[in-house]
Amino acid sequence: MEAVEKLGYRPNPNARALMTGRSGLVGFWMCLQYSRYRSQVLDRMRGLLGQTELAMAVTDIDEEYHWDHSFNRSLRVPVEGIIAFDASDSIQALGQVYDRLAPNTPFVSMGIYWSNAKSYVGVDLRAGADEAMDHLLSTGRRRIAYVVPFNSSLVEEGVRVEAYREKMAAAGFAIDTILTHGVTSAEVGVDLAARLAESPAPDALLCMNDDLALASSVALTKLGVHVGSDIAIVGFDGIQETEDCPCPITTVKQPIDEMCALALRFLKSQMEDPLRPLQQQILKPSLIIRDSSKG
Amino acid sequence: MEAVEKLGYRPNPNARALMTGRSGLVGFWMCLQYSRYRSQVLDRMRGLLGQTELAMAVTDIDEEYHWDHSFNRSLRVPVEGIIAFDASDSIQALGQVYDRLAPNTPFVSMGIYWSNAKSYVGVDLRAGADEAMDHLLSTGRRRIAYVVPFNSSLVEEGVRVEAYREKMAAAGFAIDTILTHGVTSAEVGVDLAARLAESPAPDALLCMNDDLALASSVALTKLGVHVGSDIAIVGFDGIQETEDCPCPITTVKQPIDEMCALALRFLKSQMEDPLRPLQQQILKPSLIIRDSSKG
DNA sequence: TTGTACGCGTTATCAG
DNA sequence: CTGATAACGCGTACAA
Repeated sequence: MEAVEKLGYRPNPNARALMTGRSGLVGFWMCLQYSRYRSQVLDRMRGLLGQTELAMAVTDIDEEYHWDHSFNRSLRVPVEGIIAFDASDSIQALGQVYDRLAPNTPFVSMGIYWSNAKSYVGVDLRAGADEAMDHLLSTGRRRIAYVVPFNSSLVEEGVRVEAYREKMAAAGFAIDTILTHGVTSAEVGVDLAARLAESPAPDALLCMNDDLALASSVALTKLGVHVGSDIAIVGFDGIQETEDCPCPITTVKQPIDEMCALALRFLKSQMEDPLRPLQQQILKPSLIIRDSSKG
Repeated sequence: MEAVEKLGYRPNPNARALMTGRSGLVGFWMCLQYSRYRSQVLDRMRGLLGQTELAMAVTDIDEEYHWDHSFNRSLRVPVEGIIAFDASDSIQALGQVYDRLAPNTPFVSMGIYWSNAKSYVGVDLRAGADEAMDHLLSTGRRRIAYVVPFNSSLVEEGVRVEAYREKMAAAGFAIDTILTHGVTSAEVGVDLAARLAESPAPDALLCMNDDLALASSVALTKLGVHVGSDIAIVGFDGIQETEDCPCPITTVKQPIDEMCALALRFLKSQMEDPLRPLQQQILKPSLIIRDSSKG
């Protein structure tokens, strides 16, 4: 111990990890595509892991690159367990690919995609989307438009557009999709202004996420349209900013804290007991009704 | 290779790391305290590393826990290099502690704190704070208040309050600090309303960061105070949201992209050549003047 | 081209 | 309880 102190000796983490099989690392897989929601989830998980002895290794799993590349890089980092967050195609490919690649590494997926072959903490965003549509329809909105960036996969796929189309069809109203060429209020403003110039103008916007809802709200206000009375806005995800803005925005709030805490709990229990059976739970998002859709 | 395919063999990352000395991991040290700026920096670094073969291991270095605990946990993860972001006390302690603990691990600090004993990409926020104060004073503001959460270390320390006090003293105006009990617009609103009830009311707010500036802007608007004409607001950090909001906010913008890219470049070059001499560079923030302080 | 032995630095085990 | 030694799994160098 004197020698340790005198020579400034430090254990080699790699050798220790090789011997013990424990690296102290949890892999966090997410896609590179930025959104404030994803950023908040990342930060939340960072906070939770900050209270433990574990550290977080963040890697991205993106379809942009080849699967092999993404997976290989992700699997090259010595993790004791993996949490995959909103890994869309990842999850689909996972059943086929993952078991070959890291069959013994504890794995939990988290978010709106899941596979029954794996442990997960799912969020039933479809239920939330249905609720949001019911809310808009029951408060008298008829010309509801779905707002989404033109290059998003959510234009045609996903629970949001599915709920939108089915609810509109059931109510007998026409579909109206507004494609934006960006998510800033300036960009969204251009597209909304163009759409509002046509008639009939929409009386409600179902925005693909809160970033877009916030941008739309700011853009509409600048266009002289009164959010909440002239037009309703609903977003998805429930980020803090929707509450803390001039006109609080109705949103389908994902249970960030509970989702993260539960996913980490599942993962830790699997890390302690690798033979533990799958743990699967679905959480419900909650529709938070605020001024943007009350009027 | 057939056997590899057939048996689903995967190299053991720990053994590989032990042998090669390379884990493919870059340690990212930051404090747990959340701000949107920190979150955006984290996300930016995630994006940069996502384009490389490296992954990011995020650990927090916080004073809340004992130094030993934080350092030990951080150093237990097998990283090839370390980027320390806005590590305040860390940096000060680093000169004394770090060399004992990980003398051979490439290290670059990034942000508004640095130590001449290490490589760094610094941001001269004092210059930005001075510029912000000059801007407010030169546009006729005299009753400038400094807004900061009551429990922040920035109440008394740091370049913001230093610039504020010196510039106010030089101009012959009185100091006025508004302590908030939170950073949401609701919380900030209570404290601002209380202060505005007293006279003389401030004609400008120098907010400790953009989160607070945004919250103040929303809160003041709700109080019926017209931001930009009745009162000016200036924030720090330059997060995207300051531009994309009803009344765009003047801010001291930190060069996030350049800072992250440069820090990573420094680190990679040190990882390739451990004998490389220290690399040190100071970046200047830029004052972005917007509507919140024009009127 | 194919195979074998050694070393990386630690932890764990077993004999003294 | 202390001290020597095996083993973790991969990369590499050297021999066949």
